[in-house]
Amino acid sequence: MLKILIVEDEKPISDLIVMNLTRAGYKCTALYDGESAADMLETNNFDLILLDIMLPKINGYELMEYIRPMNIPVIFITAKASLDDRIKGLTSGAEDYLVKPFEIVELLARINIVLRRYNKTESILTFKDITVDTENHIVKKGDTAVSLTPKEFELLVVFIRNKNITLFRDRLYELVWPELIYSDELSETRTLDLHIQRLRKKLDLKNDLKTIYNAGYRLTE
Amino acid sequence: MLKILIVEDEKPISDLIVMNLTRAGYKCTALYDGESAADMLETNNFDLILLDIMLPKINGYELMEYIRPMNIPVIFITAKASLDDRIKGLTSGAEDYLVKPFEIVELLARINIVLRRYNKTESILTFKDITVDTENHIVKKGDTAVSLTPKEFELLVVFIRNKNITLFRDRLYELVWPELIYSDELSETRTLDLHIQRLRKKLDLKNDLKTIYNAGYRLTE
DNA sequence: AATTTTTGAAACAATTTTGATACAAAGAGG
DNA sequence: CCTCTTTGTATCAAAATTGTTTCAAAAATT
Repeated sequence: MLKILIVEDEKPISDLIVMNLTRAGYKCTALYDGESAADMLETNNFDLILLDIMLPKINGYELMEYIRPMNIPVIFITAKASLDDRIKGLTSGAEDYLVKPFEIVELLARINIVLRRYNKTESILTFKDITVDTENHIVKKGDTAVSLTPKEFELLVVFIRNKNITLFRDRLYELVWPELIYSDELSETRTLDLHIQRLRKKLDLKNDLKTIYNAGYRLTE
Repeated sequence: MLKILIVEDEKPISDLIVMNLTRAGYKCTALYDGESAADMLETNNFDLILLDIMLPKINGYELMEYIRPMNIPVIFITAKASLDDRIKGLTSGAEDYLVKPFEIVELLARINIVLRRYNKTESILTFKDITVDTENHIVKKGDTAVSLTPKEFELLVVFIRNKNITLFRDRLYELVWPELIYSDELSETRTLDLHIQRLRKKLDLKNDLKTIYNAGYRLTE
């Protein structure tokens, strides 16, 4: 399980992030000032750090100096959208940059991208009794292997990486059928439904992979 | 009003885009080279950027590096349909990709999709023990999920966003049934009442969602 | 080249949502 | 109490959306 350190002094925001990241399957540690973050980093390893700029005691930039030699990717979080901040944020070695208020989906997407860039994406995903080995393309339900076709596999990975998130139809087409985005009709066909059907059947997901009428689907834990 | 920056050096194409996007209700700024685009971005905020690849002075890819940390979605426009371009366009952080010549409808559709993905509205609403996650289309009463239909959902969101405010019948029709505004009679039917009834029943809002006789309804805290 | 697997289009079925109609109930005003 | 207006409810058919089956084309494998 990938570990993420959240350094953010506004508790409501921090709580919101922790709640969502935990639900998304990350192990979260929340701290509220730069000093305790620095302490924490001396003894613990993290795969990614979400770092607020404005912090008590040691601010985000200063802490960044401390983090840089550790080679841990950092995503800055800030309320300020000023150019100064942007430049400083990037030159100080941050991987990415988010301006408050942001959407949770957005945050999750960024985290995904950054972790992938650092090759820290977990190769084994799980959902309930389902295990997905993304490196070897092996899917297991309990102890028995289930054979999925490439598209089915991709779709499943998308759902597990985004569990508890409603994935809209067009988003799913974007993610799994990027080649179709460029066709005129964003598929008036039943392709997506068909693959959903196959996943449900093969993995017995009737109750977990829910239809959100007029929206899309959600894998609910 | 959403602001879109168009960076495209072929003036006829740029004009065509500007004309259509303006008509569609966007505020457009057109620039014809990468350098002035970079300047513009230093001092102005945009909700979306349409970016040509082949540009004088600074090309699209270079400009992209500059834009990426700003958290502004970009749709690439290009004459080249080569696979190389496509890969480069997407990995450089663009949200989408259009090949010239393209249909305006197509462009508008893409813009819609991308903007919705970047939507920055408050995503979690609450009223008493009711929680509405607008991003994930999840409604909870206490800890139990309540399933609402799309119209019911929309109506609820309107009420919560306007709690303690009396919403007149015609205003509600405007907000939730915009497609009916242009019908002759502003609904002599019981459509609104029916949905109110359903909301009250599903969420136990008898005492909170009050009827204001001869006016409309109010969600009272 | 032959065979198997995967994919998705088309047609059709099932389900869910929707709102129109008809009528009952409630409120306002005399 | 009576009348008129407005709102609440039940019923049901149309519309919209999703699920399923079938099958041929495309892709992968032998």
